[in-house]
Amino acid sequence: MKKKPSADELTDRLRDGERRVTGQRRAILGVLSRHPHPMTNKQIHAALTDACDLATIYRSMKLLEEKGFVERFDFGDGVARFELAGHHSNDHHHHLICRNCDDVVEIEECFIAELQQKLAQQHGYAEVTHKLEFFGLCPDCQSPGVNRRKKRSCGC
Amino acid sequence: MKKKPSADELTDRLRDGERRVTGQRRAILGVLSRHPHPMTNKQIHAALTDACDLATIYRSMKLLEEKGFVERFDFGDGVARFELAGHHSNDHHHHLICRNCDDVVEIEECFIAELQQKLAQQHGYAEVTHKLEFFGLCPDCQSPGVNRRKKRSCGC
DNA sequence: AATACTACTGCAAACTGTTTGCATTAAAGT
DNA sequence: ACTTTAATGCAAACAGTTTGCAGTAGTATT
Repeated sequence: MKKKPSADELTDRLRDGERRVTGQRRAILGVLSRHPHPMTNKQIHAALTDACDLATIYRSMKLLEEKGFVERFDFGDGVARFELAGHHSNDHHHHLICRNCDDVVEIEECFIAELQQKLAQQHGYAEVTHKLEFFGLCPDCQSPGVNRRKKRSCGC
Repeated sequence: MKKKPSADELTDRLRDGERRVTGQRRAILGVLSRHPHPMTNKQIHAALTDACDLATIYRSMKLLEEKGFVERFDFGDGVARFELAGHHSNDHHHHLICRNCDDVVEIEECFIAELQQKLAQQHGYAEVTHKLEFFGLCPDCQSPGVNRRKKRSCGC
């Protein structure tokens, strides 16, 4: 019943609620910490050095999201993406995504907090959040002849 | 090669480009015109009186979106939703969705046009658009004891 | 250090929304 | 009425995600 002084925050937060600190979970967080942009589960899977089942990654991301270690983003292509929480001044933030090469610009600030509150009040809604992402053509993809290509080999 | 005076806009816009006005497409638009909120393909399928294959609906929605007859929305649950264009003062608009009962409030105005332009300029992006949806608890779902339920039988 | 408990993992199978190949049907122009 | 070919229905394929289950490995206890 006694609780050891915990090694780190991961241990702390997971052990509350009888969850365990596993090698796979550490590895996933490690991968995310080395990538500046949201990654899909498949990308995380590919980036892991010691193999880890995709199903385990799906299950872990759900847990890590619940516990606040990662943020989930939706780029509108039907694939979930995750970013390590704490990378930015604000965990809640947005992206500007090139619809040709998938380049990602992190938009640190969220400008619509007041607006959101106004809407919530107007319609009697509570606990209101929002999802907002921008899509366009990055500088390199605006020339007529450019083909589709990925800028980062990791594709994150 | 001669072109008859066309019966309606549907005919006009589809025939340009050698597309056809079919019973199925008329029926789909008919269903959408009777629903105030975005519908999934499955909901459209269920609402159609004369059966129409789901694959046909998927193919039609793609065409109708390209031709500007419908707007596609993404509520973040991995299911595409469509609304008839012209229902609102502005085809581009947003929603406030109850995360418990799926109630939908149409948000007519889009407030972030200027912001979007600023971002585009800042990062050198062109042809920038955005997706924005709000999620919360509607008035009826804020009481602690409320169970999950749908408000509209059609679920649109 | 050994033991017991049970959350977690890997694997395969299931599931959902969506897309596609192909033979048949039906719009549209003649 | 006849021809052309886009559109349909059906089934199969597909991608992302979830789930059941037997074996594995964290964690607390002895």
